[in-house]
Amino acid sequence: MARSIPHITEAEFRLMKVLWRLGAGTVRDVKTEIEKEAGENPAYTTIMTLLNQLAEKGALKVDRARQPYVYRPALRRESVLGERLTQFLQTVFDGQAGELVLRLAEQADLSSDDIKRIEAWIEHRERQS
Amino acid sequence: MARSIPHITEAEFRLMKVLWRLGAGTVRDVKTEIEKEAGENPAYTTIMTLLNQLAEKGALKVDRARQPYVYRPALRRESVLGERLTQFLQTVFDGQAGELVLRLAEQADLSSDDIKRIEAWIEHRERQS
DNA sequence: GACCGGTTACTATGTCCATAGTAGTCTTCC
DNA sequence: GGAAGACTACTATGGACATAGTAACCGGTC
Repeated sequence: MARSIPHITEAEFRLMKVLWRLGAGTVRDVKTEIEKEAGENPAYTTIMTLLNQLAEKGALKVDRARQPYVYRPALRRESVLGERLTQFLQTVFDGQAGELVLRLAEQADLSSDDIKRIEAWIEHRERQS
Repeated sequence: MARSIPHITEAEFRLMKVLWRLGAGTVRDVKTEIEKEAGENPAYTTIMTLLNQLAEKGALKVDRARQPYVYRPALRRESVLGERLTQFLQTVFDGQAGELVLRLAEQADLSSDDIKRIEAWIEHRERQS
């Protein structure tokens, strides 16, 4: 049974991304990381509040055996990204995935490398069917 | 000079989509349309508030010569969708368009028809370079 | 020319969210 | 074992957003 994915806000999502990258971390670890990558300087308690909210929703697990607590993702990155993508596709492109991809293409957000990978995938897919 | 695109909220965006479809419409037109497609029943004044907010931001033009006022998009659909896509790509996929597409593919959100179109686009592109 | 239905302008409300402060607790070091 | 510093729990605040209410206005109809 695919557990339904809780709603994760923008600020929370940024912390999830950090933890997916780190694997696990304390409040301070996450804070340091956010400062490094975004140049922002959120309060320690802000990070804590967000992490605890995520834990309550079941998006993180907290190891309270260790002091300071260690936070660890409880949801797979792919699941959450997939969920968000589906959501976005639906609301913005009315579910028309093709339109989305072609627009990406036009906007030149796709590198040659990306295109090669997509080609490979298409070939692979055709060979299977 | 590409005018920068104002921030459009979720509820506002839904109305923009209706007006792109209709071309133009009154508050009542939009309300009727929303009811039809979403099964919701927002208050007349809610729609009006949102449309006026959009007009203030420059996302809609209002024809006040006619009573009731007629609202019309002042931003191209492609521009707004593109903007949102760029935003999404950045925040969720860290700008990795390839990853986004492959995930779409895996989620089977791409139909065979979509894939054919993408193939065609790739070929076209390669021939050009 | 007064009324009625629809329309508009202005304002209000509740919720969610991002941010963070305060105070209390735990650890560790001397 | 007491003090200092780090950490956590609880609570607060301000802003944005979605929704909608109220009252004023306007144009047509009897």
